[in-house]
Amino acid sequence: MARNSDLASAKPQRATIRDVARIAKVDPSLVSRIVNNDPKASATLATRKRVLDAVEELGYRANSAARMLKTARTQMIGLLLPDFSNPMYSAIISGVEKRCTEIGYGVLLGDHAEGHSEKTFTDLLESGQVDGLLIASGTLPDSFLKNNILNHHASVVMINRRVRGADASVIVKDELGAELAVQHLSQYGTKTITGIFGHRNVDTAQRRKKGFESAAEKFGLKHQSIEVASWGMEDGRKVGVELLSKKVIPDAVFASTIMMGIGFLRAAHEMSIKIPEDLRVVALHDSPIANYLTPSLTTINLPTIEMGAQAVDLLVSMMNGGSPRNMVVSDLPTLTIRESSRLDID
Amino acid sequence: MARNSDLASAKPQRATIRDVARIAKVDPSLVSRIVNNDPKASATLATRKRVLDAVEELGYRANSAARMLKTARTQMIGLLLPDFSNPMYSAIISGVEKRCTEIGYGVLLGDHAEGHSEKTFTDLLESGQVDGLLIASGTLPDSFLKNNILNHHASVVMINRRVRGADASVIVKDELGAELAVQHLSQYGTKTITGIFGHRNVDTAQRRKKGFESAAEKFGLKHQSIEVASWGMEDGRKVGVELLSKKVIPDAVFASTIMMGIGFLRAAHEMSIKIPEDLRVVALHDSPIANYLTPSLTTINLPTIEMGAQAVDLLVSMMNGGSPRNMVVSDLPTLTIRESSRLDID
DNA sequence: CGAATTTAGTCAATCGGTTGACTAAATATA
DNA sequence: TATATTTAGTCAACCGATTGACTAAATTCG
Repeated sequence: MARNSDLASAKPQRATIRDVARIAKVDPSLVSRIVNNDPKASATLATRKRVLDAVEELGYRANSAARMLKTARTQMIGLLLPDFSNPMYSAIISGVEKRCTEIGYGVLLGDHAEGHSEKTFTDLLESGQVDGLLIASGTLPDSFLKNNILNHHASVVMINRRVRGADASVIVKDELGAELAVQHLSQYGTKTITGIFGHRNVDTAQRRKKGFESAAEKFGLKHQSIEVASWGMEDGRKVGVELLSKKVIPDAVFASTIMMGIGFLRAAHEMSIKIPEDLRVVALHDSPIANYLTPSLTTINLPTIEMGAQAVDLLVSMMNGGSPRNMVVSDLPTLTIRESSRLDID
Repeated sequence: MARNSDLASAKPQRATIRDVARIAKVDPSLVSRIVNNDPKASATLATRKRVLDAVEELGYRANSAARMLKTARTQMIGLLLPDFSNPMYSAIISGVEKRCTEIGYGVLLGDHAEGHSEKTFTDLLESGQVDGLLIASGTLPDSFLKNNILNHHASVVMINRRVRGADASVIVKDELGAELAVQHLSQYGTKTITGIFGHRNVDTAQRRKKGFESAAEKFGLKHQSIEVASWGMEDGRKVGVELLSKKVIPDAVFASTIMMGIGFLRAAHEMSIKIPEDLRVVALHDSPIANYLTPSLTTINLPTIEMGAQAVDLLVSMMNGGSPRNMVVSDLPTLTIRESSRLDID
């Protein structure tokens, strides 16, 4: 018996709660209560079974638009990223998506490349497509974020970034990560060290720089910090070429992102500087690719996935009336030593 | 004048179409028609202005749940990926997201790592959260996809994969890409060539293999094809180590994914094989990182972003009643020559 | 000038669940 | 046994926007 129209183009024609109610011979409201495990639902076992059987038979799934409309919650959160082609955000996406799936939320993707930024920012929230917003951006200026976040008093959490004026964020122990790197690099008689950092008006870069500098002092290293406009591979390469053209080069380099680290390794190769023999390198952020570079790259592993997950938790708690917080993921950075920093002095 | 309740926890309390109608002194239906540019809307310029002014004043944005419910379309599509941490999918996400933004669709993310696969597959569509689904998977077996796609007669498009039984897909000219690679590698007196491919029951791998083999024949190269279970960096490295331990090694290697190419370069380094002097390498798929490897990696650039965009177009056309098609992105693969394949014979 | 048509806008049903208030029957309590 | 309480389930009013059908006024046409 053809349940759907024979027309190929016919809509699937989903079963509604009323269909279920009719089959089970109960009121739609009872169906609603039963499928949602509403404690107010009082039904005999027999009735409950009739309802659940009908649900099964018709393959009933609650229409989410109707539910959203009535409950005024979408069970979705928006995730805004500057650039999907940057693998650094993959771990964040991963952590966010995983946790959302666990707690029954959907993830709506948005990018905020230049241009349609403002529209994207406001649209998702204002049209009620999402209950809250996660923003991960290493590039947007504080002022822009501040205006766009504070404008609407909605639930917004920043990831890996802390902006004065915005009061919900999740970051990791960047400073400690940088210190760990310097501590490791201080071995083997290292005397001078150079750190490469992202733009000074992004707080994440600042924290890394601070950790780098204080650790360098602590270990008695002569240090130098270089700031670049962005934090990509080409930045790392350019800085590297420049640095390595000088008469004297440092004993060690700390790259504050793995992308810059990769670029720096390339620069070293171009300038015929041997790593780790002539100079040792550690980068912040781990990634599988670090194992496959030549030389393989020592990294500091930050709890990025966990950061994504905790951002979701914070956002959800805020959507339920919890107050915003500026959080730091408690997991500690760890060091994975690879060829770029290991001198095997046999 | 406080527009919202003073309670900090109060909901933003969005303006509804009725609020706008009241302010503009018209019927809500007219507001709807005007904001949606309904051709049926007949209104004097003055009325229209009153309405638009009211919209502006109240910051009115149509509630998307209500619209979805009434129109039975969500203006969202689901994008299912196996693994966000794999940078190879970034370009697809990017292309999909960009096109969706252009045409006013949202992108809902789903992953289908093992475990909750089935749930994810069906849930998005069945609960009416999305109007259609894009699936990019280089790993799920045909049978699984077939069952889950064909089960519901909904709009589903496969990306970079063609599955017998499923009739909507977008792929690129993989075969031609492989041929291009072989053609390039056939220079410099190359006599023997080895290709490394993903699992045989994924059609994408098969097409690449076919292109590789036919081109190798065409250029009179002695060739060998190796198949691995997956297509990641470690696969490339393992195959590389094994291959390069042999007494005789090929003059050239074609890696059918850039990840395998990166892994292979690493293997060559570990085995002290000089690239490009001893052996030349080309990988399929371009990525910025290819420039920064040591040696930099020659790649075939496939129109991945365009593939994502065209998948969206196909899906949308299907949702509007168009028929499913198996498409091939017409853009041709291009070759970017880098150090791994260039012998400068000065 | 009167009839026909167009213009400007309104009415009301509807999409599919949810939820507070309510009723009737069954059970417990005094 | 009469009353209070619990159990089982129903009723109906929403949530906010869309859209076909309709009306009244204004304009065009013969």
